[in-house]
Amino acid sequence: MGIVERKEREREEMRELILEAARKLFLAQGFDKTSIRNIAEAIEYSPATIYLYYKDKNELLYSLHEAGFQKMMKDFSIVEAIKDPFEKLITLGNQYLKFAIDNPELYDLMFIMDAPMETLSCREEAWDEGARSFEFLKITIAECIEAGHFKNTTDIENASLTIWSFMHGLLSLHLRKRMAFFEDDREMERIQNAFKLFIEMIKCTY
Amino acid sequence: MGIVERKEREREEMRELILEAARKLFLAQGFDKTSIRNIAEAIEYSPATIYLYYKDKNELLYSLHEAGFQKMMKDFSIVEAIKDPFEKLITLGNQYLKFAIDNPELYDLMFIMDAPMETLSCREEAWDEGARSFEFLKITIAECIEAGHFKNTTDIENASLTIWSFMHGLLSLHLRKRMAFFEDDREMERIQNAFKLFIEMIKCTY
DNA sequence: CAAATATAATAAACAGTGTTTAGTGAAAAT
DNA sequence: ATTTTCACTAAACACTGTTTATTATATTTG
Repeated sequence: MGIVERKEREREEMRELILEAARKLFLAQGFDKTSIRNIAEAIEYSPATIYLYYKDKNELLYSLHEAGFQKMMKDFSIVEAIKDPFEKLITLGNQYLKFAIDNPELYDLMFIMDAPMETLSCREEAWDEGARSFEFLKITIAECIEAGHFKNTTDIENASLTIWSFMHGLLSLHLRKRMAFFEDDREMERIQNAFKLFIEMIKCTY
Repeated sequence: MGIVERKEREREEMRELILEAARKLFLAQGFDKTSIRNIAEAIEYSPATIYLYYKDKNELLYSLHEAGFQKMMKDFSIVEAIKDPFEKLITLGNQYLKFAIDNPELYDLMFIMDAPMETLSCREEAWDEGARSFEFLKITIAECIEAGHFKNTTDIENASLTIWSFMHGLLSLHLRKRMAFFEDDREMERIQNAFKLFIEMIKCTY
């Protein structure tokens, strides 16, 4: 009898329905301003129903987390066509910048918000999507080292963390409005210039 | 008659009483977990009273903001005794790291949280405390350039933003638990190593 | 097929949140 | 002594995430 199969399928469809509604609302109006009741209303179910499919709001956030990493990895995949390792690294950086600026709410969720990281499942099974992205950076850097860059650096993980830190810092200062005191509206230009300078710094490193 | 003066003084004392209670609670249990009702209870007043002295919770957060910058600037002041500009910059970086790690809730409020930045007063009058800190970094970098570092860099503001971005990125990845997937407990060591590598990168930049 | 059971969905409640409003009692001014 | 001003608060408003007890329906069993 295929009843259990059908029920399982229906359950998965319901999970997807909730997640899709959540994503739309979250990306449209932000995470804080989206309530369980909003999501329930959007799918025309009672708020309590959502709790039959997701443990709590954090688990819902966390599911979007994974989708975000998948999207980012897809954006990254275009660099695989590039042969020159350093050119690859630069393009990877540009793709990271573009991803964050095009999907600010998603980037915020993945790298800035602290709510989803408090979920237990986080340290365990998942964020290996996050770890995989970091691995991608590590591989690219390893290729750069092999091609003669980062001459005095042997610790690939350290180099990766350093580069990630800079990129993330630049973006989160922007996303969390800490560059606002510059008062002009050349914020994008400033981001581009800082990125260029950092690239120069990497180039020079003997 | 000194009645208006006394009333003004009493008002200032009340503002201070509220702020002090808020700071204690915020730093002890975090910002999200501290409510207006908690603060009111601590000072033995009704929640509504707080609104007679502060427009809303954000204005309260924002007042702590300023105190945070003052504390940070005080921590920075020890570098003024250092003569060598580059040594000065390194120490400034170390002080910034130390401030963030010793005062995680304060750092979060000042540089990561988005709530206080939505306050109107923010873009205007204040965050000039923040701008002043950035100015301090700029001056230090200008001295480094004068002493022969950053040979190909003329844009001081860009160099400052680049350095700030790296420092902030490293710290916010740590504070927001995005380095947790490393799984070992050498997070502090990783932060130190990334900092050292970045210093090397600056040194090398022709 | 009818009775018993399992289950999906929900209304309502719980315990909290930031904030506003209407009203009270005491201090200050007339 | 009376009026006015003003600090203060109880209570309410409109929310929030989450849990519980209940109902209606679908499935299984006798």
